[in-house]
Amino acid sequence: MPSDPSDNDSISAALDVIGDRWSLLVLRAVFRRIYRFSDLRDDLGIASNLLTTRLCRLVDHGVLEKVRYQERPERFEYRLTDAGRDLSPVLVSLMQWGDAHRGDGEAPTVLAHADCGEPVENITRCTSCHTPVDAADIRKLETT
Amino acid sequence: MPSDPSDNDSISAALDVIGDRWSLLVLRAVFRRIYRFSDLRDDLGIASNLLTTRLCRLVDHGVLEKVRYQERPERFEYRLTDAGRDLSPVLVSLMQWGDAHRGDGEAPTVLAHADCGEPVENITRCTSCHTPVDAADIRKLETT
DNA sequence: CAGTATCCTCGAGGATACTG
DNA sequence: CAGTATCCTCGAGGATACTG
Repeated sequence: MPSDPSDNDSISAALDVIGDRWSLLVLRAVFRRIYRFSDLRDDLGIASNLLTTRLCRLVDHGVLEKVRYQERPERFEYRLTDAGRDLSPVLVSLMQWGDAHRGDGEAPTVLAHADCGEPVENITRCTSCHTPVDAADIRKLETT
Repeated sequence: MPSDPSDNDSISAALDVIGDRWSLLVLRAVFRRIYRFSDLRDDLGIASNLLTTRLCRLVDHGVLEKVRYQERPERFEYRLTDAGRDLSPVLVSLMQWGDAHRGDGEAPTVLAHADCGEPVENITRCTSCHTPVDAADIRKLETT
């Protein structure tokens, strides 16, 4: 039904993993270095059964992994995998948009580059000329 | 309850607008220049009542606007506002992630820079040194 | 064409109690 | 601490019929 199933699928596939509010918020908390079940639950105010299902799904989808930090009793933390870390632009772009358009006087959260302390920004750029490209100048590249 | 309400709000605010699957898919279709109700419905395979609610919400949130393209009977198209266009990085980063991690043999959708035809990429970079920054090197900037 | 009006179902979300 | 087990409710999603 969609005009081009294949490119719809790229977005849909991403949404299967982080398409619901809680998954995204859990992920965001992990980026903020909150790794343990109870810490996540307390931080997010999420019901424990829901947290369990989100963590399982995120692990199943390969964006989080369980890492044991204690034996007897066994205890695990949830850490980002490489695939999970690759979701950073999604989080950053969402946050940037929220700050820009929904701020309503709230102080925006500014993220800084650890090396030099300057703010970071999320942009779409040309791989060749490195110029930032805005939406109107993006075309679909025909691959076939 | 969250450790830092203000930065959680930036993400939550963005999710209020595009936090559900259909809103995001509708928006994506509009980026692909599908502007009319019936075209959107057919393209997405969405029930008309749902499409109505999504379009209303997107208009309410200021990311789409109704533009009349015909009188008698009045007919409207849904166009991106500036705020809507600013969501482009969110879409691009989601697509990029889906392509990279969920492809499973599907040909990825490559987006090209209209000016030079080269592929585009979404990155997070330092506003000062312009170096791409990855998740591990992002810190929160204290504003107070 | 661009919706509105109904109706139905299923499952997500939330609260709460319990467990190794 | 890190979950599992239940139970309940409400509303999102989908199908379908209708309308200016």
